[in-house]
Amino acid sequence: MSAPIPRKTMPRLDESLLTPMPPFSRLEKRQIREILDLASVRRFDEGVAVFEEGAPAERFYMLLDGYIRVMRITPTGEQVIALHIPSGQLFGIAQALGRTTYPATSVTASEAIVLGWPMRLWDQFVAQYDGFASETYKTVGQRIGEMNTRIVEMATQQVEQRVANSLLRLINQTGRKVENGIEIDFPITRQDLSEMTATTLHTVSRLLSAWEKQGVVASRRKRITVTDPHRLVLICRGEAPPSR
Amino acid sequence: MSAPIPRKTMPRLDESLLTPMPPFSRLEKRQIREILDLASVRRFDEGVAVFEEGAPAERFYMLLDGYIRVMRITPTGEQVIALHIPSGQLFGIAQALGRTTYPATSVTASEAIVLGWPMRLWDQFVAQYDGFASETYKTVGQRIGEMNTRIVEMATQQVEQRVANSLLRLINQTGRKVENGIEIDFPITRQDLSEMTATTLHTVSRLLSAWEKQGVVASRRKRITVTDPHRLVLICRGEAPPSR
DNA sequence: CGCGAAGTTTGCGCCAGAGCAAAAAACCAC
DNA sequence: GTGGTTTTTTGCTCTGGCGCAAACTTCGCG
Repeated sequence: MSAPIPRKTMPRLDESLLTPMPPFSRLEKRQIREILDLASVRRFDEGVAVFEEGAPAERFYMLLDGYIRVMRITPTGEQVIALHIPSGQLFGIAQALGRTTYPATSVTASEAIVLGWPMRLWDQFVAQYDGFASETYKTVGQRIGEMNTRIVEMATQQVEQRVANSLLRLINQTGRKVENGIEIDFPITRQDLSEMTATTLHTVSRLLSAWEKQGVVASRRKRITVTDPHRLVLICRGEAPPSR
Repeated sequence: MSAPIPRKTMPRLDESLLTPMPPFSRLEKRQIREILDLASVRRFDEGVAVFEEGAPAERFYMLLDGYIRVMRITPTGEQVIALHIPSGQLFGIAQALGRTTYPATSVTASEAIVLGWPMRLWDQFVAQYDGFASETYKTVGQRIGEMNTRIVEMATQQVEQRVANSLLRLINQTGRKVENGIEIDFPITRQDLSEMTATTLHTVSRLLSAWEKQGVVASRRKRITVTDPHRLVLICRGEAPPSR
């Protein structure tokens, strides 16, 4: 049986919270305490929207613990997952890119602890704290790179390669070492994976089954462990024979 | 017969060049002259790379005239067009996002006139010229939005809708009013369009033929004119019967 | 422990659109 | 004009993976 996942506890707001986070890492303790004094902290259950696409961008956030899923919903109700945000990153920073509304919906992919500040403090932080802006834009640059890669993948790769790619990205960003391999550190369904790779939950299920037979992954309900990452790399390069 | 397209002439470097361009629009003439003094200007033929993916990001650019196509090339040699940049925008601004190499290749989609500065001036411009940074990041924000939309489209729409969408985007961004409709303002092949929509030139050709029969578009070699934009909107919403 | 809900697996038929091939048309340089 | 190259069109075949349906498994909860 799986060990029950302990409920995330509300952290005390002290400066050790933010010190490891890149946008704040160069600051003095005193400055971090100032920033914390202005923040609100909240715990979210899994699957809850922190903010929704189109809503006025009134706050920006930092993810202290857990995972955030950035998604868009089409007029016909289909969901597309754009990316996952690991803890330690800012999100909802629409303001920094000159937007007045959020361009996508942010949903917790696991339980999560989130700090939030009113958007009007953004310019203040940028002006006041050295490196804050540049570190943030570095993150933005990374996300652009990821999106670009996504586009190229979707344009040129087969479903099997796309799913393999997504799995690898997930274990790189959010992988946790476990007994028999590396497990994705938050609950994820076949449906989720299909929304990340532009396919259907049926096809994802078939692929995972096939891979499981080959010993590449092990999975249970809402959990996926990659047991043979190297093999998965071959698959996503198209260097392994198709698994169906 | 098509009127021969006049060769773009090398502009004189005076401040009227940059005044209409957003990142510089709030500056005084004196400041703009400073900026121009530091720039090099070059004319590119159609289909020439301004910089290539992976190369060290040594310069950043502004497109004065013409169109730039941002693309990536996969290990297997397939090309994917990420977006088109219209004149008046900065590009190759990897530095601003904390990157030391260019994340994609920029190729001229038409003849083009391009200003370039050494990257070390970037921080100087940001520090020295008010609004320069924020206007730039606004552009970045727009491009992120576009990429996001692209991802959603590719994930949820049929080929016909994607191509229709791309055409609409092109005539919005780069359309030129002509006698019988709106023409895309630079030479574009079926192949190009297929690389923008993750399909094949064959499928694009079939679609354009069908649309031409219905009076939605008119096309000749490397030129596409949309004669019935409203109809095209219906098609990309999936509200018109499939054209095949 | 038993029930219902949520998530997963699997089978089967079908079709959008890719892949291949070949011809036609448009354009260019000389 | 002529010859050669690039781009476009069109026909045909074949298949990856979607859509639908139904059974099965796992989990949470009273």
